[in-house]
Amino acid sequence: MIENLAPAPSKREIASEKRRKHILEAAIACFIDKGFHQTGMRDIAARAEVSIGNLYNHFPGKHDFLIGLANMEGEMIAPFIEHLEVDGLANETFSAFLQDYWVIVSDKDVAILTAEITAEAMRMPDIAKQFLEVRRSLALALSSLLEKGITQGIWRPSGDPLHTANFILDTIECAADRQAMDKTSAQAQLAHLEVFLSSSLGVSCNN
Amino acid sequence: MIENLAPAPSKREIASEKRRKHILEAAIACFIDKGFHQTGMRDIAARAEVSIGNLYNHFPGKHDFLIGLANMEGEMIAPFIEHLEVDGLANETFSAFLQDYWVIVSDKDVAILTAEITAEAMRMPDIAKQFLEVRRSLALALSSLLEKGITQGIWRPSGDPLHTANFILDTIECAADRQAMDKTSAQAQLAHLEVFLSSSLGVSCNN
Amino acid sequence: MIENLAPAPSKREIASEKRRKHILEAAIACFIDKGFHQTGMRDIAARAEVSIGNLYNHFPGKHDFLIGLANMEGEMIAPFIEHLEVDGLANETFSAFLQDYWVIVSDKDVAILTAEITAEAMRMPDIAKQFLEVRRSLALALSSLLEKGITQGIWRPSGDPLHTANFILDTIECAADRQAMDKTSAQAQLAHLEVFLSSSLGVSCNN
Amino acid sequence: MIENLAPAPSKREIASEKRRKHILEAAIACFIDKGFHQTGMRDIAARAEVSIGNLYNHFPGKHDFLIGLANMEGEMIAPFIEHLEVDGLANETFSAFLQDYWVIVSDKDVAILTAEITAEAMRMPDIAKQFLEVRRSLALALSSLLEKGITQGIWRPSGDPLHTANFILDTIECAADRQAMDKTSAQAQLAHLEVFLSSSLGVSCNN
DNA sequence: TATGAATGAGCCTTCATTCAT
DNA sequence: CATGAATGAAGGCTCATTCAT
Repeated sequence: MIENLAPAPSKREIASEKRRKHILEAAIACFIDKGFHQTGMRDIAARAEVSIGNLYNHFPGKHDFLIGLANMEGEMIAPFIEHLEVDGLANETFSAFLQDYWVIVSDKDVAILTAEITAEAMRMPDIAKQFLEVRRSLALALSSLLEKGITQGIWRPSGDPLHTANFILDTIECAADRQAMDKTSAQAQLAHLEVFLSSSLGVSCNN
Repeated sequence: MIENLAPAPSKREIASEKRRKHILEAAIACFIDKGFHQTGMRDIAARAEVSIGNLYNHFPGKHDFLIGLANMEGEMIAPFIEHLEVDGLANETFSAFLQDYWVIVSDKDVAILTAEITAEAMRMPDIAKQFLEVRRSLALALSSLLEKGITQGIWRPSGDPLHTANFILDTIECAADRQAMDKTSAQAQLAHLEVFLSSSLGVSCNN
Repeated sequence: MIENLAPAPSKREIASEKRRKHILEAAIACFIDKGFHQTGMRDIAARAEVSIGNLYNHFPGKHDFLIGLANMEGEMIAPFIEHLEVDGLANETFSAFLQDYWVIVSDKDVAILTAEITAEAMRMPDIAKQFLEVRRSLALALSSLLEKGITQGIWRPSGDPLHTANFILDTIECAADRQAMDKTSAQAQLAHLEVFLSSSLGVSCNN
Repeated sequence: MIENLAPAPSKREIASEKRRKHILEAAIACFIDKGFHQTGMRDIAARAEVSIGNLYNHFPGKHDFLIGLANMEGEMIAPFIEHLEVDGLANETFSAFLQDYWVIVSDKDVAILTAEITAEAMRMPDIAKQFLEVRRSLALALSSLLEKGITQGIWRPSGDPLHTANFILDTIECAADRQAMDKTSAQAQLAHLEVFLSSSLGVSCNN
């Protein structure tokens, strides 16, 4: 199998890519601390320990940090998609997913970033697109799991699985947001959530 | 019942209150158009056809427009609470509520404002408090309805009703947000949502 | 005769107009010192002893200082037009004009500003228009004088008077520019210029 | 006549010289398009398809592009000096010169560059020197022609020929500048100019 | 030579807010 | 109550130049 028809990245390119990531992480840290609009390029530069001008060698403008952030959220989501596709009993897979996913999205930083991105996405189609794309692939994977669960006789069929998957994710994410604003115990909330979702998936009649 | 222990508002006070509302509406219109941070006091003043200085006679600062907005969202929600408390079959009341509420929250302007407030609330406790309070009273009303439905034998009990109520609202609101970013038909989405939520509420076993 | 249908300017408007002029003069002083592009809004604000932000209450942007400057050059030129229109022998009027005009345009500051404006006008049609308009009215006045001189039998007719007028002004102004770059005596230069222009106007054949 | 005491340039030096010229031309193209101050080193590098850093291997700084430009204007003028020195009737030589020179200086790009240089020269003595030197040699050549014309009995003597020569060039160049800002026909303007200058040179009395 | 990442002062402009009128 | 000129810090971004590779 032939790969890498493109020339291998030079040392310099690798270093540059590292720097880019380093700067992006600094930017995200700022966004968590102060919010996107309250963060200045100066803040990012200071946090990344890089000159302001150099920021622009790696990101064309402030907007692009948002895109970078959306991409990064995508990367954060990717492993969950894989988890949903492993073999096994659907309800067990789902339960594991729910716990892991909840840990991530109910994290205050993540919730803050998500809120930030959501608000921006309302006004910037490119961000929205990126955001929805990631979301869509996660929903697709969950949808497959739901179908498997129905096939396995674990859940009873009810409505279109893709929509159901989306609603489930909605519930989780929005609950996580409330969590971040409030101070309730995240652990307790998770238990309630599990009950709610189990119920919404129903149980096979032959149970 | 005793009301109005305070002296009746004078004509001047009424006029001032009107002006305040007028300005707040202008501010909100700006927030919808451009977002909170992108809106300047100048924009608001221009839209309200009022001088910049005069803005400060009615609102101590920019932040207070956000509080005003959160209040207004509260007022928008209030009638729904009443709706949930009317007599009748719980599932019918719920269905009516769902439709009406969906119309409101899936409106793009409302979604934009909600996203804006949510993002700000993450960083501003007073906004979060206001926001969560409104949310809490709506959830309480819905929770009562759920209990009534269970009493009426319409739904089967499942988990804590208050949490369930919150999750239901989460699902609706988060779905509405996706709606606002995407372009799918809101009507179709509502149908799917209804199926999902019905399912999550279950049906009484003796049906 | 009815005038002033428009309301008289209020005290505040008068003060504002004064301030505007004050700021414009500061800007022009900066342009003379450092050139338009080398002058920052900070320089202007400092020189006018005004805050940077306040600059923008009187001029929408940096560009507008250039327009203001072009206007001011127009005002500077206006009296010369009147001088050209006084009664008397054309050659005497012309001689007086030449001396007075030379004093102005061979002034180093004026030459610098003119060069600055000319360069900008090449790229900004609105500046060019303003500049050419002023120039045109001066040329028209001079043209009238030339015709009068011919009528008076002082000069012999030669070519279109308006073009001749323009060429005469060209010669004066361009010579003044060279003057400003070089260090030759302005006075001597003026004498030579007078000879040249007299010659180009010719003398009536019946002399 | 001995030339080239310096060692012949090596191949590498020739290539470097070519590169230098290539870059300078790119810079000038930028100056025409956007103006000196609006042109960044990045623009020049991009236009020359050369790296920014490499620019500095050929020109010590941005200022030096201006010097290079002034030199190039000098090279552009050189052939005109030769033209003025050919044998023949002075008025015919002059007429030919006027036409050719007008074609050059009334070209919009040239006018733009000249305005740009003039404005800068006001503030930078080295540019002014270079500029005036070129101008001076052209004026000298024209002056010689004027003297020849007088000797030939074509023109009547009037004032110092060198000053006259300078004034003639002033008229041509300044008229060309107006031309570049305005949109009048350059051809028509040339005809008027010829009349004006002929007149200013006068005709010998014995004609 | 040739490259382009790195620098940080500087650019023009906008900001929320104040206050004399 | 109403006005809008005044403030000056901060906004995102560009600049000419350097230098390790």
